[in-house]
Amino acid sequence: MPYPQQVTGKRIIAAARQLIEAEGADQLSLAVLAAALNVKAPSLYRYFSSKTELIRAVNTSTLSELVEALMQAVQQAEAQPHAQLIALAKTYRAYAHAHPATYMLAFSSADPALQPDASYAEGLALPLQRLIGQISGEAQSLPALRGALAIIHGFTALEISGQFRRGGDLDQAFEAVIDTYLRGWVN
Amino acid sequence: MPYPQQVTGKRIIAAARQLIEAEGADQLSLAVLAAALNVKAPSLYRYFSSKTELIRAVNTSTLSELVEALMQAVQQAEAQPHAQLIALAKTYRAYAHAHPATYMLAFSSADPALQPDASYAEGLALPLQRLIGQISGEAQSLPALRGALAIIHGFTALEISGQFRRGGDLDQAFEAVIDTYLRGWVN
DNA sequence: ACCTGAACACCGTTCAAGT
DNA sequence: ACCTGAACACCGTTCAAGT
Repeated sequence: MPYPQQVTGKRIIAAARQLIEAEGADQLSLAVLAAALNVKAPSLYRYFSSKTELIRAVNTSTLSELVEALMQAVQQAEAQPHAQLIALAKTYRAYAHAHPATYMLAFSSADPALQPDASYAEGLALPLQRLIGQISGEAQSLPALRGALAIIHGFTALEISGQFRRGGDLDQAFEAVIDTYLRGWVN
Repeated sequence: MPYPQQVTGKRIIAAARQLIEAEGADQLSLAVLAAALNVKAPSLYRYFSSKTELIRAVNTSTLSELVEALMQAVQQAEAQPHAQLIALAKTYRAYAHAHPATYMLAFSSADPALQPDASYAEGLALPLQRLIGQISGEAQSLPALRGALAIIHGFTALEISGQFRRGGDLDQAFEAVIDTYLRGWVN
């Protein structure tokens, strides 16, 4: 009797993400991951050509989940661009806090081989640029978008890696900082 | 004849930083590092109790070098807080671009065991908070400082990890974004 | 078709032994 | 005092063999 298929690419990625959040990215070994799927390490090579490829797929999955959450936030929010962008920033930060280890893994690596497939973000980039262009003016919409991403990612990344240890209300600080940045463009 | 001492903690850290910049942080093995110092891997344990400790020391060295550069930038810059902060932001970004791999390693890890010794930054935090307080008002100086760090770190980190691939002048965008953020506090 | 056992080179780490 | 050789458990990866 032949072996029934026990795993799929999706199940591997899901198990990997869970282990990474639970134990940290460095703790993830193929042997442990395979064991979590009731299989042996070499079986994973049927679905991913290397551990690097697997991590890259994990990161792509993280990116697409984040983009998904942001899409919903933009649609549900109010009509004012300013309020819409604040809602989006909060959703972004909430996602990062809910999945800190996979978030940092996906967006804080210098290694190009681990970079998520950026095509999953394409659907969001242009609408977002148009939205922020309503505040900054169209001519400045790309730098304005980059600054917004910088401040949102920077704040959450510094928080997650424990750089904001001097107390204070970080929820409030985050909103104040985003609000301040956006108001800076209104001139 | 006894062995003369061939390595020191400082030399190990310097060699490690060089190898990390040249080959990437994941490529650094103790065997390769030891070979670069004409020594064998077990010798390194006389100076660091584990690879994790060694990386942490590398990160602390990165932090203190960055703080050093920023200290000089603040002193040399003009007297206006706004101009002083722009000069500091540019120095920060320049340092990160000159040492991308060690910069990301030091400031983009979720693992507390790798975090640099924060005491090296203490001399900078309060003067910097006072400086930005001159723009935001004292009551908001901590969130204003955090936002500034977020936008500076976020912009450089996203650049380094290749997230700004749609062209445009990034030097100019960086300055515009910092300037805009600071102007946002003037109200 | 799908999975495993066995093997490989490499890794961090320990420690008794060398000089 | 300082370094090394040898050994350990573990890791990613390959591939012939199993069902």
